[in-house]
Amino acid sequence: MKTVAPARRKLHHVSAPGIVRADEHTARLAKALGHPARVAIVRMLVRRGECVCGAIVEGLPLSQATVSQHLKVLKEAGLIHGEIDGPRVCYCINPEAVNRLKSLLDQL
Amino acid sequence: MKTVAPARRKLHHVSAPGIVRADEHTARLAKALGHPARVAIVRMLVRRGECVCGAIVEGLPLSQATVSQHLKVLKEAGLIHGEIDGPRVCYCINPEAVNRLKSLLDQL
DNA sequence: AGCTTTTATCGTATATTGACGATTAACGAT
DNA sequence: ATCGTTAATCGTCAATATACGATAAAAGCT
Repeated sequence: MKTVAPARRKLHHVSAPGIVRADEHTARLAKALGHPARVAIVRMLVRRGECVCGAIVEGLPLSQATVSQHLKVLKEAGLIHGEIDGPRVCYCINPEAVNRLKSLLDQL
Repeated sequence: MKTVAPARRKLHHVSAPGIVRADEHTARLAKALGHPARVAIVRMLVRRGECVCGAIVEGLPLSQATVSQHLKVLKEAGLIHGEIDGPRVCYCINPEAVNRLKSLLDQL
């Protein structure tokens, strides 16, 4: 007669957490900041509070298309968000995401 | 008679700092953490203080070659360093680099 | 010297990123 | 309705990143 296997629980003992959810989260945010242009954009938004896309393009030695791509990356990572304002788009920081990254790094 | 042009100084007025050195530094560190496996490695090293390469490989669902590459990336970014210990290599965190990233993010 | 263990590197294949010009889409103004 | 402005997207190219098996390199052991 086989012993009844206990319901599978959390396996606390198997030591190897390997790559956990938080790691992926941290990596996603870090990766978004993994390009100088994107760091510069974030810095600009922190300094000026908010910023129209065109102003960001002017501040960088990159084409409008390239800057737009970088903005998309930052937006998809949740680090910034932009809202349409007439014919232009106004971007600003998402402070929660920035703080989340900071606290993830603190726990590390 | 032409006026003598003043020696070219720092051009403080041209507003556009664009991408500065610190941005590149921040990006380099952030990029190194821009992969879940590398975050997991860093976390492991922080928790256990130091770690032989083989133990890191065991803890991750990746081949030895791949892990070795990730270690190289972290090493080149200065986030970790490894010293040879007999036939194996012992890795540990470089706390200065981690703190540098944290403070760069704080200034942002 | 030969063998084992451990880690780095090579070679390679695929995927993603970064950059740009050109085009499209959205909106205000004329 | 057309025009000009602003920003996103498309298409494309070169470069980098990711992953792996295979091989090399280094060190200890017999």
